[in-house]
Amino acid sequence: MAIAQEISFRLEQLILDGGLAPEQKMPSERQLATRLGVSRAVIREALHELQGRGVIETRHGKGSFVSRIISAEAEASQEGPLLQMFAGHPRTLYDLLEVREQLEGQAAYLAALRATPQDLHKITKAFSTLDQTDPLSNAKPDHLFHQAIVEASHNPVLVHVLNGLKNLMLLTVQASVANLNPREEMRNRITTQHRRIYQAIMARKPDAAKRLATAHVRFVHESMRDIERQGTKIIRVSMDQPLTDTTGKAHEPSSRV
Amino acid sequence: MAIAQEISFRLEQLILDGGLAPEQKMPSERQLATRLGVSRAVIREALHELQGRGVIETRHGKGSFVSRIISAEAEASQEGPLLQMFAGHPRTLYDLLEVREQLEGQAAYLAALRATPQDLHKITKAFSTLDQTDPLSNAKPDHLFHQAIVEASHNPVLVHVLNGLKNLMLLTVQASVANLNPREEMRNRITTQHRRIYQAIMARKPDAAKRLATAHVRFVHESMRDIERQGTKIIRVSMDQPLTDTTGKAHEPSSRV
DNA sequence: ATTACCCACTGGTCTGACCAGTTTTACAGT
DNA sequence: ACTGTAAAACTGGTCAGACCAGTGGGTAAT
Repeated sequence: MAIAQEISFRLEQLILDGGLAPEQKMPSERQLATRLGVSRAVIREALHELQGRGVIETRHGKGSFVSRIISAEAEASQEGPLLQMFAGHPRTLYDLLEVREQLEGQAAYLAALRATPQDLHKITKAFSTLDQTDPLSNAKPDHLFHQAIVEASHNPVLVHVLNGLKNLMLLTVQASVANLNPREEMRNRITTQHRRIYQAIMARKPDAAKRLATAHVRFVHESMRDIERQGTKIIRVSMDQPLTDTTGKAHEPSSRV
Repeated sequence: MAIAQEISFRLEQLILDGGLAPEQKMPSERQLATRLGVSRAVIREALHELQGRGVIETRHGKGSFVSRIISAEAEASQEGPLLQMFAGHPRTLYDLLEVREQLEGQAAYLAALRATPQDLHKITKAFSTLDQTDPLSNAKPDHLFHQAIVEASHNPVLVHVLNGLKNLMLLTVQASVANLNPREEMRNRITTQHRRIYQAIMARKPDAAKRLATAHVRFVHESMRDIERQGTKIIRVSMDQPLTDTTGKAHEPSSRV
């Protein structure tokens, strides 16, 4: 609940992590609304919250900008021109996956090593709600599954970094699951991969878990690249595409009169 | 202009003037909208602004309430919530290294794969200024060497993440070099590791580069843990030192190894 | 080349609807 | 009368689509 809160929180994280540099222009309200799949009103409320907190400044007709002061402390020695092309650039998605490949592997490794019984229970729970034949819109369960594993690594830094990447991913593309799931064969292979990762962690086999998790992300990575190469455009949420609801039942957009 | 701003301002004045006592319930959004002659959306934006500033709290189905602790230190407790958790926590250092282990490996892998002649030149240059028998304070060359490799990976996301970790590391510990370098044997082994990584990248051997880089970080990791276990305390940067502090030369940052 | 205008952006506001919690009210059964 | 519970009548949360108001780039007329 409290979508606006969550969004303001995420955006702040993104800024603090350096995903959005100071003085940089944020995406427009309409873009954010579309990308994040919420109404513009919610975006505006979230932005006002950040505004009240002094994180951003808004100029009529121009846009919203990250305040100079806020990130001054977050990134003492910020060498700017490295990370400006992030938003929306296709390559960023693959760069992201390249990094995730490593981190998810490490997370699985550590999880198999350190998970407490509670962690294992959480992972099991997330895993069980993963297979529900629900064709589209199991993006959320998928994410929860990975999230549970990452948290079981008991490495706060790892959690934090991967969370930051997730946020960046949200701004970049509404991707993987929406693209891969529709293809039956893909879905089966991914399901199998998930199961093997799950089993490796439950069996406390760190090296196997790491290998499988790494391979999983790499598989997704390569699959998306193949799809794109074949001409089938990756589904990107854009303004002209009213979002055919890939995220499922968070809120049914339906029967509006 | 900026009706929402004006309203949030007026409401805050009202609260500060005692018109609304702490813990007291504010008028409902619909009431405010009617009384002030604006739409409810504007009211909501104004309230979110106050919310972000910590002036009010809102509870679904109940209403908005004046916060107990108004303004005053509302901004004092507003600093980086995530950094605070990390800094000073001893374990964080090891968590950090655990993550770096993966990312440096990946960076070396990609560098061996993608480095342009210019990249190689930069790496070579950084590598050559690395060995100058200068016992202490070669933290900077060390950092430049790693930095050159990371940038040669041509993955902006990777660069960004590792840069963020470096900043975090600065807050955590002034570590590795200061701790490890004094020990002659350590220094030799580290130098050897550096040379091998360098050679692997120059020879375009991605897998070797990755393995060596990972092993390198792990070696540092384990060495520090051993040192700490022996009772020799790791040199840590005190927390009371504000990070915006620009005392200049005292900064011997770049705790890379 | 300069100017003026138009159009495509951006944020700002409005309306009216529906969803989701919370509290009150009112009516049924005892 | 008393009590329970169900139905209103609140509250904030979200949505959709519209229109107004600044901003800036491009283009046609000068």
